[in-house]
Amino acid sequence: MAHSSTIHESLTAVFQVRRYPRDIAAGHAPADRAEGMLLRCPPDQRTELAVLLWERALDPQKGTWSLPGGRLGDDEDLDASARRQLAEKVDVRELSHLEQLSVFSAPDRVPSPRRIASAYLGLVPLTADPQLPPDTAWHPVSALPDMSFDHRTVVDHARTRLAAKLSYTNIAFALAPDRFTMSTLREIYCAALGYDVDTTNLQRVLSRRKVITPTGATAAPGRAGGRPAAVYRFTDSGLRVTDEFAALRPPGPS
Amino acid sequence: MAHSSTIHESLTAVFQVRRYPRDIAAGHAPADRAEGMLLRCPPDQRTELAVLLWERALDPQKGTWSLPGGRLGDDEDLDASARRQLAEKVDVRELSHLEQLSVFSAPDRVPSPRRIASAYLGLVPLTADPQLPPDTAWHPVSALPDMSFDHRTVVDHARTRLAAKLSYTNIAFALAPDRFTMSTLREIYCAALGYDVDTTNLQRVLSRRKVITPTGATAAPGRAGGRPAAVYRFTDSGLRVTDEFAALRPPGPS
DNA sequence: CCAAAAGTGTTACGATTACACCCATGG
DNA sequence: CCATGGGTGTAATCGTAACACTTTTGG
Repeated sequence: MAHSSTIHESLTAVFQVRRYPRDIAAGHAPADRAEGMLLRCPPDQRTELAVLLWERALDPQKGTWSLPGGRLGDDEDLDASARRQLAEKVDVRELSHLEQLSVFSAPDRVPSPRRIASAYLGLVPLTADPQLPPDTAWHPVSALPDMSFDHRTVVDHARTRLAAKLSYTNIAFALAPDRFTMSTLREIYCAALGYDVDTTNLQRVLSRRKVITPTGATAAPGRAGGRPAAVYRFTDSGLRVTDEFAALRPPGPS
Repeated sequence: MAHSSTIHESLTAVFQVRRYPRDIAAGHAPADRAEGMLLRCPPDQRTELAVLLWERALDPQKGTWSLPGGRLGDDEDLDASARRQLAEKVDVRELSHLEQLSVFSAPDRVPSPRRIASAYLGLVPLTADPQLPPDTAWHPVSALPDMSFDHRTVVDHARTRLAAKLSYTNIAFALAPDRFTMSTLREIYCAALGYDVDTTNLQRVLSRRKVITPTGATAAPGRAGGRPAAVYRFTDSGLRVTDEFAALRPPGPS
């Protein structure tokens, strides 16, 4: 079998939870339904999950939006390559999590020469506000632009993976600031999951699993008043599985 | 940056649950502890998860055992390639499930030229008994031989993934025969998970989730007597997620 | 003193485990 | 008629969702 030259590239869906001003006086009505799901967070802003994209200035597919990524170098592995490519778009220090998703290898996924893409999920904390190159921007996942090649599929995979891991790991540490109140954490979960979660129960679940730890400090209330909120932090700074078994647990210590 | 030639290969850990005769009269005592976990299935055989390996006849690493796999062709994607490579070892029709795990891309994972490996998990049902080439054999995961390069890591990943998916998907369909009794299914789960599961509860969990369906038929009891067992089948023949959320479920229909 | 935000307590429910008990068959 | 495997019933447990209620603050 003949083998022509093949390029290997990384392709990363970088997510951040971002607060957008609610466009009250905009042209369209306050139609904020977006699939009937609305987050009742602060009244004048909505919090949404966003992806980092750059716009192609040249053909092929000029004008469509692409995920950051690029060609694998000779003396790096894919993780390092993804980090290196990302450094051109966001400060690498801001990247709090990076994990492999899957490989896209259809021979005709892009015009030749053939490119095999390893897809990644990357996360950036709420508080980070990296400088972006002029061709690059955050796009809310609820309103994605025309995307290049199979990049839309990568984003969908990444969202699914993130939502799943929010449920059984401490992965939210990579989306949250160092210190936070439960309301902030709730906003993050709502945005990343795409549905409402109850603050009370969130606190209880994460506390019992020792995913979060109270710092003892409290945050001053906003100008509307209200009781000061307790400040928490994530117990671990690395990914940890917290609820391994959905069912069929190993037998107890009988 | 210069780019020298890089090969892309697939690498598949194919698992099958297999029954081994219990070596009573063997040289060593009936020491069947294997980490304290023993399956109390049929008294004269033990049921174990096994991987398909072939022995390298040439250097590098002559004599070590490798996972089946090989170089990606120009006009196939990785899934097709893995299937094609496997056809040399087992009949492809026997392969009931194939899924991507992750990519191994360390520049020095094998001697040059560089090879990037996409790891796969493959499954073969209990009943299949494929003809194997002379250099190829099933190895119980509890007693793996010296393995080539990073192939041991692939096997470990694959086992972990399999165990996790047994808990929240219907993936056992790929390990079980078309029709089976609950005892057989229990054997399969025990072997694949590495710990005991209760037949009663297994039946209930899988029934409520509609993973298995009773066929109405019953199986004749063995020579020791006993009540005839009901025969079941898997409801779906493709992979299906049956218990998506470990916690943080979406709000109910309130 | 009232509204707003945060935290606590309580109940209900669903899923799962563990285990005792009843059924059918071969010797 | 009894040992052996198979199936059913049930109580105890655990984790979570839902929601009402109390606490603390600013205006």
